[in-house]
Amino acid sequence: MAEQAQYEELVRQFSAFGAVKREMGRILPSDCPAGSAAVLTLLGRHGEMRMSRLAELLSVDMSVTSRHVTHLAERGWIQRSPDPADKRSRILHLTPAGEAQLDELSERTTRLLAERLSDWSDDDVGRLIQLMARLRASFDDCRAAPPRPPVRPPAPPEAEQRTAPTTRTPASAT
Amino acid sequence: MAEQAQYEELVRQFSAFGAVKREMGRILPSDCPAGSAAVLTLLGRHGEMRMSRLAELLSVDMSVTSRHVTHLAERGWIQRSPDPADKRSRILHLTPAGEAQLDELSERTTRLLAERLSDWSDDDVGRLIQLMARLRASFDDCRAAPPRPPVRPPAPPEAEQRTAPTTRTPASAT
DNA sequence: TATTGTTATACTCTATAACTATA
DNA sequence: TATAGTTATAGAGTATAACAATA
Repeated sequence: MAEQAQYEELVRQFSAFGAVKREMGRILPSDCPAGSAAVLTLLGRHGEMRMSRLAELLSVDMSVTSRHVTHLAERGWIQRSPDPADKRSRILHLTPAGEAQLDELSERTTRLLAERLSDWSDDDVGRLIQLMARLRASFDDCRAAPPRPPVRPPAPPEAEQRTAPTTRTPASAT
Repeated sequence: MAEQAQYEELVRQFSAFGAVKREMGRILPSDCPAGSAAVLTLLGRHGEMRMSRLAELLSVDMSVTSRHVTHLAERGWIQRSPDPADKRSRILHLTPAGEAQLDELSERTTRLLAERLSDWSDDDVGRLIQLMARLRASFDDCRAAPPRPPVRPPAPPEAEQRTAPTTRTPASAT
């Protein structure tokens, strides 16, 4: 449990992180912006999947995911095959061109990071990865769980998917 | 010096961090979005300053800064006084209402973080702050310094101001 | 009736460029 | 001619809502 001043400093770092994000964005190919790159990365890492799963991994609304996916499909980097098990769904997977694009992205970002973080030790990079992963987990958990009042275990990990404020726009049944 | 796989994982964490950022953004008052909040925070922390200095602290172009500042000034949270030393400039400073707003922001973000990070130790929060600060410094340094080529020069490092790609739009003398 | 995905619309943040008023 | 700041415009990312097709 940290103090207020520490939290304020953390918020400041969050805000300042935008500069890093933008710098990374600048090296991307003009027809493959950050959102598209994230989709390619996830498909490369997790293999084929459906829209809904992708939206969840991206932590954005499915409508957003849909736009990114359309962008990629138009460029031939991914393909949307019909899902035999559910005709409403489509299975997304990388094409060979998409894998090539992914390689290109990986090379560019790796080169940039190798340059910028040239004086970082392996361990320090690892620590940053771990802390950022934990940070996200701390926020994700609370997204599924109700904001339990302070004092005790934040979330019984049994709930399968309570709410998920993103990933799905409520259909507003008329 | 880390390996490629580690860099790729880091990039993934950068991308995923957006979800945290958006979650933080959701608790802000509707008339004080993240950009405005960042300005208030910096003015609170560093005291009065000029536009150009603020833009540098924000790491964004001055045109962007100008819009945020206008937004805040319209709400009476900051004031733009003429700079006696340079009539082109204006000195920005928080008003009492601005300080109140800043307190409100601070309380909201602190509350959210205290909830989400309830199981983080003080030290872990401190480590994350430190690593993120260092990350930004690593990117900032390279913005001012010529990108030391690992093998071959991607760009001639003699240019006089490859520095500060943001903070200033070149005036394009006509 | 509920779910999967798409599209239309709106808002925030950002950068580039052009413009002003000083220096 | 160069600098401080403003404004107009455009692009990326996101969310909400409404809709179509299928469960």
